[in-house]
Amino acid sequence: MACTKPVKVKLPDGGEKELVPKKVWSLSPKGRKGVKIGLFQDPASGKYFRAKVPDDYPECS
DNA sequence: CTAATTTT
DNA sequence: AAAATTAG
Repeated sequence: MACTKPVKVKLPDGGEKELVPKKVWSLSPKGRKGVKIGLFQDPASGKYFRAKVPDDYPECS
């Protein structure tokens, strides 16, 4: 499923913006809860970066 | 250190 | 191949 809702993320340049992740997946060690990680693209630089997304955010590609 | 993922 | 991501 495609990622739709924007997430408030800290940009690499320090700014804050609502971006739609390129991909979201769960990053969880065995036995621990872990976190959801989103892959985003910085609108300024075009560079990709990762950031935590809310635990209830659906996995998507 | 562990977890998955993908850009760099 | 390494970096980065979060938090227990």
